Order: sequence, then structure tokens, then C-alpha cells
Amino acid sequence: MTRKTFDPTGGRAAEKLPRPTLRTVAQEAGFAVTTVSRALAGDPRIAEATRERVSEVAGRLGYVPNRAAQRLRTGRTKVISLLLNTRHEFLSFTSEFLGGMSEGLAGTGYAITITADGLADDRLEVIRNIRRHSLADAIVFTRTECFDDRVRYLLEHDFPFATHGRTDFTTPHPYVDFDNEVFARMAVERLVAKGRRHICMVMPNERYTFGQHLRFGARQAAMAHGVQLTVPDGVDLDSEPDEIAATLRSLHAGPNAPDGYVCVGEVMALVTLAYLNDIGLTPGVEVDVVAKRASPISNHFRPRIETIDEDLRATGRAMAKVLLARISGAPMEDMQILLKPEGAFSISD
Amino acid sequence: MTRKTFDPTGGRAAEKLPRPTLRTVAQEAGFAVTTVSRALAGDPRIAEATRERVSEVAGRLGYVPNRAAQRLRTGRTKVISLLLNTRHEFLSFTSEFLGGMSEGLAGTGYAITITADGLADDRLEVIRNIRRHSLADAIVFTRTECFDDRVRYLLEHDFPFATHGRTDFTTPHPYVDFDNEVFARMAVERLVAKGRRHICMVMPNERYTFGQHLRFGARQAAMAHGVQLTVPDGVDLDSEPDEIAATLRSLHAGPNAPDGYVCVGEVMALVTLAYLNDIGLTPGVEVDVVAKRASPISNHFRPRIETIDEDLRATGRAMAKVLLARISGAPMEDMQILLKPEGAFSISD
DNA sequence: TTTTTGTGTTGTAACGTTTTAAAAGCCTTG
DNA sequence: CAAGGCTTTTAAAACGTTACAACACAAAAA
Repeated sequence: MTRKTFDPTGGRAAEKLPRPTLRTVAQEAGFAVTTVSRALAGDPRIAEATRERVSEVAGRLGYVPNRAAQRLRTGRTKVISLLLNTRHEFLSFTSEFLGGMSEGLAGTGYAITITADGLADDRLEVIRNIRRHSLADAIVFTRTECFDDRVRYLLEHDFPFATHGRTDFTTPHPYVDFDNEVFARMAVERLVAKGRRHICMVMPNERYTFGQHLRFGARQAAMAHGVQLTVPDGVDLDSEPDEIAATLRSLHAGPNAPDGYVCVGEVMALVTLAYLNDIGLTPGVEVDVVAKRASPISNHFRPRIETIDEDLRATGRAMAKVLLARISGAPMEDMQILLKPEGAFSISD
Repeated sequence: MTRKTFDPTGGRAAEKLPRPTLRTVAQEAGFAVTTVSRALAGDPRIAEATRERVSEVAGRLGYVPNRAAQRLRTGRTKVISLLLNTRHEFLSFTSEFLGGMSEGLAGTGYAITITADGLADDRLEVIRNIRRHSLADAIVFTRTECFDDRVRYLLEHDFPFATHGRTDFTTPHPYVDFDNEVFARMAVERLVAKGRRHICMVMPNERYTFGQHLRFGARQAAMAHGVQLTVPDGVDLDSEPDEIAATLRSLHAGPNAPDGYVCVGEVMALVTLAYLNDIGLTPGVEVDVVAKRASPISNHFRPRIETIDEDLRATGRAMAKVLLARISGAPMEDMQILLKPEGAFSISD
């Protein structure tokens, strides 16, 4: 409550102190509004001396551009809309990915707005709404499906977007993906190296592209080494932990039971470990488990399991890069990023 | 790609089809722009017949108000800014809380924008930025401290906000909190009921208000039952799982070691379980563990532990309610919500 | 000398709302 | 029948920015 700062109202801290506008700055600096606008925007038509004078005055007056006015005039929102699935997303994904995007967008003036989809009956409705109301310059979403209706819609309407995960559309579009095929191959091979002969994939449904990649990679490795592969239905991104556990229990628990598990996610890993514990099998002894690790917490699962990293924070950062590229109209090859699991050939940041 | 709709460009799907504005609607309906604006806003000065005609025309033309223009004119952004800590927030918190807020804000026209703090050197800078640029109508943040500088700043500048957690400021402000004092008491009592005599609280630092509440409740219960209480330093919200584990290991592991653990968070629970496993103690046998449960995944921790629920989704919904109340200038008592743990007296939603 | 070419700068017109102040209508009432 | 009091509608003025077209004024070219 100090009164060090200039306060013409003399009253409560800057309650209605009118913020300086371009006109204020223009008058003070002795230039036209247009000139000031251009000077601050870095327009090359403005003389260097003018630019300096203008930014000095703007700084002194504490000028801050009015985002709403800019938005109205230019039609650009400086907002990126992230469609997030908050249900059944229990562990690190949301916060890591979000954190990464934030990092990647820092300093660009872009804000992230969240829409938790899954609430609207029709998930396309959320996107239509964003487009119709011009709520964002670009859209991102996760859990991308092979022929995702959201992708189709956005492609048709030429609205900027990027997906977490590739699709099977022939039209190329921006994405960031993790090489799940390589991941699956690596995971299966590790289990094979431990002498396991029947691998169970605890992983999401194949309607997601990454589900297919996982399946493909796992099948490839299994065939190469002549081991049996089981990919149970009934495990999905939407599954409650209890459903996953039920699915695992429903697997033939006889002599032909799996002796190796690949868990594609922290929830799945925890549930699998609980299941194995409940039926009296110990990872590292009768069975082995390899899991995707998306945060340091996986190190504290017990019994210890092997992990292969997916850096979700890096994924978020890459996503920011891709989106900015898309908005500024970069060529498609700059907007398709495939991240490799650790230990595999990885691309530079 | 059908051409059913009017498309003067005759080109690609609605590429630059100018959206109808108030003027368009006004001309079509035969009223003044003002009238149309009022009719759609539900202004009582407009005759019922007029309102009907206007909304019919607006609907037919597919009129959608321009948010940027509204924003510029009214100064209200229809945005709520959520300051989120994405580092060291490994488990359910972010997605559950976010999901709850989304649910609570659904249909109100409010959007949530995320700022991942902890990036800026000065966390106040993030808030100043929001205020200066008018990026939001209200601010929410978590990890509230007893004399939080963010709260002080926002109170001083009379900017709408709500905190997750109470503070020790004399000036009342909007908040949503969970009754951690009751939680701690319940948790300790459960351990006492199992015959445990030395309780260790695995919980965040006391610089957070909720850390103090926890400490207070635990101490109360411990004294009432004459059991020993240990609250190790070195466990905090920012702690990496490994640090928490190190802290647990550094506790006197002799005859006076704790035989009961209260874990205030899923990360802390997992780390504690890993630690106990590593030193060969089994919950339910030599020791007992009670944890806060914020998502169904806690059911799959092994060995099984007792849990007490904190409904973060409900917290998020309550937060939305509080914020809307604050923005529309409701009395303070509507903006202070204390959620009780399950089993305790709980307030209605 | 006059014409061209730039380089900086400027007034004015939007962008699409809401709000203010005023004007019509249309009753009622003296 | 004019005066006043409603109810309903309206024109015009913002809100603060960027974009368009024009305008000075120098230097370079004719």
C-alpha cells in the first residue's frame, strides 16, 4: 500500500487509472498514431531515430497494447486451443505435455486455452465452436485416431491445427508423434532377452494410430524372435483402472499365461503390477515387465521394472514449435516431428 | 465440399465467407443495430415480438457475436487464467482439477487459459502481465502460501482471483480449500486404531497453508492419543521423488522408527511404498500407511493401503463457481468453500 | 531545370460491438 | 386536444488498434 507510484486519483491503488493508448504515446512523442504503431511493431518503414524515441516514450508511459483491439483489427487471437481429455488421464500426461507447450510458447505472446472435451456430446462441436467464434488461431488435440473426424473437419475448413500422433489421411498435416513402433520393438526385445516367450501388450485400443504402431512394432519383434504375442481387447485410454485389471484377470491364467508384459503408460504399469502381485507373480522372477516412463515416478514402482522413456515435456515443446510454424505458414516438413525413444536414433531438437 | 451454402467466392469451402455481423442481421430484420444487440442480449427494453424476429433472423444467418469486439467494447475478456505448476505435479492433480474447472465453466462462455508458472523468474511477473494486458477477468492459482505474495498483490490491486487453499491474510478473499486438518486427524486416528504409536507425516512443507493445517490436525490427534509424531523436513511439493525417498531413508531407522505413515499425495504414497519395500517392511504387517486418494489409481497401489478421498474434480467445479461469483460481485460468504474429506461432515454442493 | 524514385510520415477509415442520449410512438389523463 | 408518461426504437459515439492511400521531402536521374 505504499504510495511511491504516480497516482492521479490519489485514491485506491490505480483503480481506474486510464491506461495509455497509442494516441497518448503519439501525442507525447510528437508523432502520428500510425507511426507509433509501426515503430512498436518493428515496421522497416520507420526511421531508427523515430523508433527509439517512440519506444522510449512508450516505455516511460508504461504503454501496453490492447489485445482486444489488436484482435478485432487483425482477426488473429494469439491463442492456441488445446483440447484435453481430463477423464481417465490419471498420471503425468496432462501436466507434462502442458508444461512443455507452455515452455515452447513462452515469450511468443501466445496463450494456451484449455477445453476439456469429452464433455460435449459431439466432440466436433467443441471445434466448430472454436472456429465459429474465432477463439483460437490454432487447435491441438491428443488421442488422435487413424481417420480422426476432427482432423477431417479441420482439413476441410483449412483451420490451422496439429495433432499428437499421426493419422492415415493422405493429405499431410502437422503433427508431433512418438515412435511407438520402435518403442514396442525395443520393449518386446528386452523381454525376449530375458528369456520370455509369451508377451502381453497392455496398451490402448487400435482405433488410435499409436495403438496400431505399437501393435505393428510388437508383432514384428515377436515374429522375428518366434515368441507368442497377446494384445487383449478391453484395455483403452478411457478404461478405468479396474477395467484394465479385469481384462488382465480374464486372460487365460493357465500354463499358457503371458510371462512378459509391455505396459504403455503409467496407469497400465501400476495396474499390471497390482495384478501380478495379486496373483502371486513377481516381476523379475516368474515374469518381466517393461513400461513406458513419462515421469520420474516410474522409478518408484515396486517391484522395479524396466522402462523406456517418452519425454512428454519435449513433446509439448515440439508441439509449440509445430503450431507456430503452422500459423506462420512454414513448409510441411517443418511441421511433422517424430520423436524417438531413448536408445534409438533420435532427431535433434 | 457441397455447395449448398451461399459462397460468393465460389471457391474452397467457406474460405473467406464474411461472417454476418450485427449490421447484417439488423438490415435483414429491419431494425437498428442497437435493437438487435439488445434483443440478443436479453435487454428488457426490447419488445417480445422484436426479440423473436431478431433471434429468428440471427439464427437463420448463423450470426455469431465477435468476441474481440465485445471484449474491446466492454473490457471484459470472458477468460479465467489458471496459474499452474506443471513441474513436480506428477499425478492426478492437474488433470482432475482442470477437468473440474472445465465442467464448472461449461456453458458460461468462459475459457480457461493456462500459464505454467515456475518458468518466469518472478512469479509475480506472470500475474502483473495478466493484469497489465487484461488477459483475464480473474486469476486462480494453487499451492497457496500463508502470506502469499500473489494474494497480497491481487488484493492490493483489487483484481478478481481465487486461491486453492486459504491464507493467513486478515482481508478475506475467495478460495476453495480441502479440510486438511480434518484429513490429518482422521488419518492419524486410523493408524492409531491399528495400534501404531509413531506416526510419520509424508507431507509438504509448512510454508503452504495446507501444510500447516495438516501439521495442526496431526499434532492434535497425536496428542489426544499419546502417540509420537514425526514430520520430516525435506518433503515438499517441489521435491523430486528421489528426494522424498532420500528423506525417508534419512529418518532414524532404528527401534524408534515410525510404524505408521500418512501420505498426503499420490507421489508421496508411491515413494513411501517403494521405500518401505526397499527396507523390507510390509504395510499391514510391521507398519501401516494411510494416503490421500485423488484418483482411482490409488486402489492399485500394492501393498494395498487405506485412503481418504479428496475430490479434486469437485474442487475444480467449486472453483469455477467461486470465480463466477467473484466476477459478478457476489458476497464473500459465497466465495469461500471448504470441502470436507469423506466420512466427515460435508457441505452440500 | 524538371522528373523520377525512394524514404518517412500522416490522416482517415475501418474492425464489430455496447452505450449514451435522444427521438418516436402510443396511451393515458387532465 | 394538448400535455405528460410510458414503452420501444434509433443514430451516433466510442473502445484502441492496424491498413490503405496519400503526402511531404529529400536525393537521384533525366
